[in-house]
Amino acid sequence: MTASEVQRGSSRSASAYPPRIAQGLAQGRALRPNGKIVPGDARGHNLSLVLQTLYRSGTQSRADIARVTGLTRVTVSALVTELMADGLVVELGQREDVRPGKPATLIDLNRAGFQIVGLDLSEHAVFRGAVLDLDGNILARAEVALEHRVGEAALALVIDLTRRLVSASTAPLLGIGVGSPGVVDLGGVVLTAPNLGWVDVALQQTLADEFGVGVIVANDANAAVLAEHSFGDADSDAMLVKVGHGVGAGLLLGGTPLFGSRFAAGEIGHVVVGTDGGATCVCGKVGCLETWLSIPNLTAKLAGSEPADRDAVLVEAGQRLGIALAPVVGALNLSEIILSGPTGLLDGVLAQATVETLRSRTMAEFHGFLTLRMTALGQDIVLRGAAVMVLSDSLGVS
Amino acid sequence: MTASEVQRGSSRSASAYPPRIAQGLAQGRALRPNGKIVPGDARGHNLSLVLQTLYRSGTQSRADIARVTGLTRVTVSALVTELMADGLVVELGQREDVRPGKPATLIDLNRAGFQIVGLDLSEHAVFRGAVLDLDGNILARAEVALEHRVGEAALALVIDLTRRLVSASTAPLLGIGVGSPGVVDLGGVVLTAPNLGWVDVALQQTLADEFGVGVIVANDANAAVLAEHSFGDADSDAMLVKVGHGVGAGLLLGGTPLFGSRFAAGEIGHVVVGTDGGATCVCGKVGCLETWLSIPNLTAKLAGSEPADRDAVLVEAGQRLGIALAPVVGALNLSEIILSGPTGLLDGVLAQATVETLRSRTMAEFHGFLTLRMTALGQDIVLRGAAVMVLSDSLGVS
DNA sequence: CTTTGTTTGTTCGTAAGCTTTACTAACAAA
DNA sequence: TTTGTTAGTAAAGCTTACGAACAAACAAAG
Repeated sequence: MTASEVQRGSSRSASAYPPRIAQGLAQGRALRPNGKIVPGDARGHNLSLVLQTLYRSGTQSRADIARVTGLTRVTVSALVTELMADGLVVELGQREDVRPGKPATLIDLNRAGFQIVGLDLSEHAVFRGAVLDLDGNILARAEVALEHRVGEAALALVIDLTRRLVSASTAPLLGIGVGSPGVVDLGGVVLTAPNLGWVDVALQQTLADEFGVGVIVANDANAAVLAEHSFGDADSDAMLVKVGHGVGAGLLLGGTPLFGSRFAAGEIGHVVVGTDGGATCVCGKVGCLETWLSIPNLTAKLAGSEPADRDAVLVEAGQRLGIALAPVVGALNLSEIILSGPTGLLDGVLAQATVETLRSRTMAEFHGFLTLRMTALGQDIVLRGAAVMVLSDSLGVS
Repeated sequence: MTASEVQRGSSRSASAYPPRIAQGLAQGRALRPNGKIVPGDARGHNLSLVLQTLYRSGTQSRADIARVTGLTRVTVSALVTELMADGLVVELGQREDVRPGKPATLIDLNRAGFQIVGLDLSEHAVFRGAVLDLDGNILARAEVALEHRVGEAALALVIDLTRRLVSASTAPLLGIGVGSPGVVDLGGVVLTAPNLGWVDVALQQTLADEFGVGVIVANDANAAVLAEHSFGDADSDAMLVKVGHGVGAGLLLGGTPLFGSRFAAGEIGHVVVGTDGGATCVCGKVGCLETWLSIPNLTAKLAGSEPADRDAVLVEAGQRLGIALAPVVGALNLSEIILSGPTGLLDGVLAQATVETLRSRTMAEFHGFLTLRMTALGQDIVLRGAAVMVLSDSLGVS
């Protein structure tokens, strides 16, 4: 078990950093239970602010950060000193410009110093995972076939996959992020995931215990919309509709994900669409969105229809999606909807039908602002979203 | 113009307090633009925290507040001293209990020391307003008939009404809150309000200039849902559907109102419902929610039908509301929907039809958690919501 | 009646954080 | 060489919250 030892060692050395950091910085974002603020909270927030500035704008000088953040150069210097001591920030030598004055010392996130493990459990037949750098680039991949395993067996598969990825990492881990199907609470407990046969599985805690690193588990569509926000073009208010074996959505409102009163926000697959019947769904209702739009149902319909009718099937599916989304778009005043799933099916007439339906069923004033497009992140959207969750949690970067 | 002078004097003396306070406390809630936190921000937050504790739990001692907030008695004493110097908190003598130890000195918000002016511009034929105390009790009322005035004339009416209410106040004003129909941005500019013929009316700024007090203007349904949260039983995730001349909604997610990317969140009146046609709406589309549910349309249908068919009309309206809300309930995982409007029409078979439709069109797991009820705040819901906005803005109380 | 213990609220000294002010280093331009 | 600008650091000061200690007030036990 040499691999196991290496991995153990790796995770231990990684855990030397994150606990302290994660604690120190998380305070800046989430208020403590009673809501009071102590000086240390302010410092945590400002540390996170410096990291965010570096993360978003890249290499720059302390003075640059001071100008952007409004903090003084003195304070920024102190914060940077602390972050360098923690290994999160590194100096990169002097700026090359020809300008008057003392040359700036460039600093940046220690982008090579940490890596992230991301997992995507949302696909039907495989668990996929990757090692990513802090910029969300994928450095290594791994996957494991599910072969209809459920419950404990599926959980063991997740742990195995994670172990392989942790071993494959070549720098201390900042954390592990997981996008899981189903309903996931804020503590990373998978409350229900029918396809995996999971009920109340404390996935986050299990992985944290196993690997000794910070772990974040969230719904796959929520992870995806975060990825689209960080790496795609999504602004702070967006809805990502993920079409696959089922249909789910992730909502971003004001830059923060929406979870819902029972952590089931975005579960629109089993909302009945329209008032003219439809097919009977596995859930027992008639005319659920999934009966029109899920990939199995859609491919079945396409297989059973003449090639000439292919477009009609896709248009109908797109219209149904538009009908279901119209009240949501109106109620939330959404301006951006993103589709994730098989491009061959979704992009084109289906998406076109969706946006036309949406525009014909909502208020004229908002049509101009409503955009609908495919994600540009492709298959890796959940993996990269999982990385965003880790970055957000342990660095306060968003 | 003696009344005018009195009102002027009143608003001036009121403005001696709020500016400083509002500034000091608002910082605790809204981050400054660049996002940094300085020690003063933390203090503002903690001052607000003490006020919130007093507001929610009423009269208590400094030591009680220390226990609840987690701050030390020392710190609480300092904060209370500052709040007393500002006139926001008063001592009420010693606690009467028979207990060992030094008797506690009771303190409370200076509930009699400030008043609030609230305005409701959302009714069809009248502008209504009131003077309220800090607990949301209505101390005085005033209203003015609209008589189809629009544009500048309607704005003048608002100013007149406000002037009368300011004169009627018997304590310094904490601020003025306004619930306006239409789309209102975060700066209190009414972007569009068709019924009033308003486009880009800077109502908040206008009133602030006129009366020299803090003013908050927001959409009427947003104000209503805040009232329901503070004075009714609504929890932190709720949707309030306001049925009147039009149909609008206010959304509360995680305790904060949702505004939407173009400040038009909740505008569901002109979302098309169902896939089986319907009446043509004034907006040009066919089957908008308002064609079924707005009070004018509903009463017209009731008048044109046999008394025996009355229930059928109401059931149909309720079902249409349910059809429109189902995707929203699913996407946001809402657990609470509140109806506001004429009880005689909405309560009963209509509401029953809505909730049944909702349950039959969304996922089974969430049925048990979904409640739908009428507001208990009646006609004054917007006025009281306007008061909540002022409290929230100037004291940080929510 | 005295003593003991509890609770409240204040005073004093300390630690932490950010700012202002002042300084040195480094370099361009005149 | 002089002047002016920019970067980064150092020292001092102000604000904020905390812990320790203490006085006041009172109940309950002895």
